[in-house]
Amino acid sequence: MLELIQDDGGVTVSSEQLARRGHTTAAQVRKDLSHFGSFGKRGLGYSVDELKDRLRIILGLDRVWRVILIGAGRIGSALFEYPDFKKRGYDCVAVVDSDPAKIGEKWGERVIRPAEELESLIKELRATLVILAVPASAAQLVAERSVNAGVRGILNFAPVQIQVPEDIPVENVNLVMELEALSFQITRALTP
Amino acid sequence: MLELIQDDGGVTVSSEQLARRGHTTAAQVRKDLSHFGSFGKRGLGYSVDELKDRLRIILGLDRVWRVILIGAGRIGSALFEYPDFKKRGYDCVAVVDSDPAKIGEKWGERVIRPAEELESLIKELRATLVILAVPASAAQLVAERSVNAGVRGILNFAPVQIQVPEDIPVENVNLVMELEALSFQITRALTP
DNA sequence: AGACGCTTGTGAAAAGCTTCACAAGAAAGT
DNA sequence: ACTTTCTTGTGAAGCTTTTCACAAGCGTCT
Ligand SMILES: NC(=O)c1ccc[n+]([C@@H]2O[C@H](COP(=O)([O-])OP(=O)(O)OC[C@H]3O[C@@H](n4cnc5c(N)ncnc54)[C@H](O)[C@@H]3O)[C@@H](O)[C@H]2O)c1
Ligand SMILES: NC(=O)c1ccc[n+]([C@@H]2O[C@H](COP(=O)([O-])OP(=O)(O)OC[C@H]3O[C@@H](n4cnc5c(N)ncnc54)[C@H](O)[C@@H]3O)[C@@H](O)[C@H]2O)c1
Repeated sequence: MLELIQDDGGVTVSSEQLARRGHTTAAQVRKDLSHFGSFGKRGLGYSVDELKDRLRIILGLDRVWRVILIGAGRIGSALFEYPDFKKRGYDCVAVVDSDPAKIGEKWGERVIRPAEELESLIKELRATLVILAVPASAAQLVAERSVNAGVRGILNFAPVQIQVPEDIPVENVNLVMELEALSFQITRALTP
Repeated sequence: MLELIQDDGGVTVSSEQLARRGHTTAAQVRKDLSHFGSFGKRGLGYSVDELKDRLRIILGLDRVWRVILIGAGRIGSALFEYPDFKKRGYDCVAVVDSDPAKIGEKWGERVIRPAEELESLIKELRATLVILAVPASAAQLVAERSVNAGVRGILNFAPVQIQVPEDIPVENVNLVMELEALSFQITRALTP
C-alpha cells in the first residue's frame, strides 16, 4: 500500500490519507503510530520511506523467519506453493509428515522429512515458527513437541484449540468459523 | 465442543465450564448468551441440547448454505476436499474457473464450470455464498459479478481489500497477516 | 418445609478503545 | 519576519466492552 503511494509520486503521507485507504480514521492512525514514537512531521505528514522502515521494525519484518510446515496434506501443499510467504519474509525451511508414503517425496527444493525428525530439524534449522497442517487429533501433541524444541509461534489450521505456554502465540485459522460468521451476519440482517 | 461435553456425560453445562474451554470468563459467556434470551437454569447451568439448538438458530446454522467455489487452483482444491465444510452445513454446489485447461475437469461429483457461467450458476443453484480463490488481480471483478448475481456473503482468500455494498459481509483470510501477527507478538515480547 | 449449595441474569463499576479538539510545529508564500 | 496553511501528537470526552457483584431462582438433602 505504501508502495502504491510512492508510485503515485508521494514522498510523504498524511494520517488522513492512510485512514482513507485503511478503512479507519485519521485520529486512529495517529494514535496507533504514536505508540511507537513520534516520527511524523507536523504540517507535512509521515515520510513514506521512514514509515516503511519503522513498520518493518515494529512488526518484526526486518528479518527472515524460518518456518517448518508440519503435515504435507491438501492444505499443506497449497500453502507450500504459496509464493507470498517467501515474498514477505517467511521461508519454509522444511516439510515433515508422518505418512511413510509421503516421506522422501520431493517438493520443489525440499524433501518431505519424517515426523520423528521434527525436534532435530527445528533445532538444526533454527526454525522460529511452525505451520500446523495435521489432522485435529495430532495437533496438540505436535504443537507441544514443537514448543519443547524451541519454536516461538504457531499458525494452526487444525480445528482445535491448542494448549501451549502463555508466551507462545498461536494464530488459529478456522475456515468453518469464517463461513459461520458470514451466515450469522446474513441471518442477523434478515431477523433484527 | 458441546459434543465433547455430552460425551463426557454432561446434560447441562455452566457458564464457568464454557468459559474455561473458550478462553474467556464466565461473566462474558452469560452476557453473550443473555443477548439472545434467557434459557439457562439457575443453580444448574445451560441444557447442552437446548444450547446446541439455540446456537444453531442464532448462527443461522439451521439450514444448508449453498456455496460456489471460484478458482480451482491450489487453495481451491484443498478447500474443495475439506470435509468439514459439508459437515457443518456448507455445500459446495459448483466450482468455476477461467482456465480452459481446467474447465470440464471432474472433481468428485462436480465438474469445473467456465467462469462466464458464474452469474447463471449463482441464480440457478440459488447460491448464497462464494469462496473467492482467484488471483488478487481478478478478485474485485469476480466479487462484483457475484454480488450482482445475488450472492449474500463472500469468503475472500485473495490478498486484497474487496469493495462491495455495505450489506454484503466479507470475511478475509490473509495468511501472511496471520504470520506477521505472530512475528509481531514474538518481537514485542523481546523488546518491551 | 426450610436450609443449603450452585448458577443465572443483570445493573453498576471498571477498563479499554475511539473520536474530538486544539496547541504546537513545519513548510511555503508574501 | 510574518501570515497562512497543513498536519502531528495528545489530553479529554465519549462510547463500548469486560468484569464485578449480588439478588433471585432452581434442585437437593434433611
Ligand atoms: N483442506 C483444507 O482446506 C483445510 C482447511 C482448513 C483447515 N484444515 C485442517 O488442516 C488440517 C489438515 O487438513 P488437510 O485437508 O491438509 O488433511 P490431509 O489429511 O490432506 O493432510 C494431513 C497430513 O498430515 C499428516 N500427518 C498426520 N499426523 C501427522 C503427524 N503426527 N506429524 C506429521 N504429519 C502428520 C498426514 O500424513 C497428512 O499428510 C486438518 O486439521 C484440517 O481440519 C484443512
Ligand atoms: N495457495 C495458498 O496457500 C494461498 C493461501 C492464501 C491465499 N491465497 C490466495 O488465493 C488465491 C488463489 O491462490 P492459489 O494459490 O490457489 O492460486 P492458483 O493460481 O493456483 O489458482 C488460481 C485459480 O484461479 C483461476 N482464475 C483466475 N482468474 C479467474 C477468474 N476471473 N474467474 C475464475 N477463475 C479464475 C485460475 O485459472 C486458477 O486456477 C490468490 O489470490 C492467493 O493469493 C493462496
